[in-house]
Amino acid sequence: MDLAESLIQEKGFNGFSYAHIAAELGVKNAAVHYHFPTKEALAGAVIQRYRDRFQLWINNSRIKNLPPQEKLDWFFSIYSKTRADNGKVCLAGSLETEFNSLSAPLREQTRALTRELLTWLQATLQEGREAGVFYFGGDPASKAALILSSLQGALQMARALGTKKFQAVVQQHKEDLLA
Amino acid sequence: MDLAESLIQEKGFNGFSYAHIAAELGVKNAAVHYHFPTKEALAGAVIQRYRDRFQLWINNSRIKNLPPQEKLDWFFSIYSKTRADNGKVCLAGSLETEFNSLSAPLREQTRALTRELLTWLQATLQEGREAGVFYFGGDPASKAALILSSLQGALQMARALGTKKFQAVVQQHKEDLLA
DNA sequence: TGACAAACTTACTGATTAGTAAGTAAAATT
DNA sequence: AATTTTACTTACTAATCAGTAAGTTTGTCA
Repeated sequence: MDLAESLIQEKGFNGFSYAHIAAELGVKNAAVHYHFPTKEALAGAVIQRYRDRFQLWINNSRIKNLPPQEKLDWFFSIYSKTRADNGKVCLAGSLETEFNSLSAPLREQTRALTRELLTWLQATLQEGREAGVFYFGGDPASKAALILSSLQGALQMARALGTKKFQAVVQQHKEDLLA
Repeated sequence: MDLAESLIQEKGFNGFSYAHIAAELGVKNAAVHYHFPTKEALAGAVIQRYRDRFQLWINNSRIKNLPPQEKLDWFFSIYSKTRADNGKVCLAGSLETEFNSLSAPLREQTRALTRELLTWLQATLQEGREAGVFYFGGDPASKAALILSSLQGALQMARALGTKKFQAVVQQHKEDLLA
């Protein structure tokens, strides 16, 4: 599952095969099919684990009790680490790009993951604005969608233009929110 | 080339085959290979045409002489139309997601396209700020990267969450820039 | 020690992939 | 009228894909 998650983030759902995973693990194709009968089952398990992990993080008191700015910094740091790790992109972003070739259950999983990310970000932005540390007009839901879409896009853009471009985008978000 | 461009935007470079194109045109696979010997040549021609088209647009006096707000509206409208057209994503965004499985020449083409989009957007933002119609802090290059990455990401996100989410992001960008 | 199940391997299948070689029909050129 | 070029088709190839069926090894537990 670690390998599958990495491969989806590096090459996309259509960009890896059972053979890639089997070779890396030193086993045969059929051994992977034993644990995950179909590619859909494998991807489904990966997304579910990712969702569970995110819920665990945001419900952990170490994150929950952080002030809004530091919550946002923590969120940005997830994407920075993703970028640093072999130029990966966001799992949700990768799956959305290939959304049209995904089965219905995988689409639903992707939708749920994206909604969960947005929901947390929206609440954090609203909390920060009410506390007087974030400044932005309009709906927190829209601002959350703007920031998340930008982070997803920036990870992809960084593949073509380098990590500096990604960092510049993160800095600009802070500039926009704090000034 | 029209079909190939659509297919890249709908299913990605790895998500379509010569067979898809041949079937749609009512010819055989080999007929496509006659015009574009390799898939790389086909994609290269598509990107080049897209780049040429964008340069033609921005050098057209009808766009060139527009005030900054309307230039930006025109730019946003490109992405709105892309979204409306079968839920396509940005060509640059699609290619960046599959960047790791692209050949060196295609990577260079993708890089060039992204840089050209960024360059124009940056100049437009700077022009608007100097004219006192756009308000934002920081480097125009960073703000341009933020907006472009967000548009690319929002087209992908809209596949999972619908066109309304995309429109909300566009509205939020206007809110951020004009308020 | 024997039974059983978990975790594989071997050996496939049928579909799809990009790409090629050789031949053909029609249109344009000389 | 003869030649050449353009735009194909037919018929492949070798690789890769997800997935399956049947057999084998390994560890656990009664």
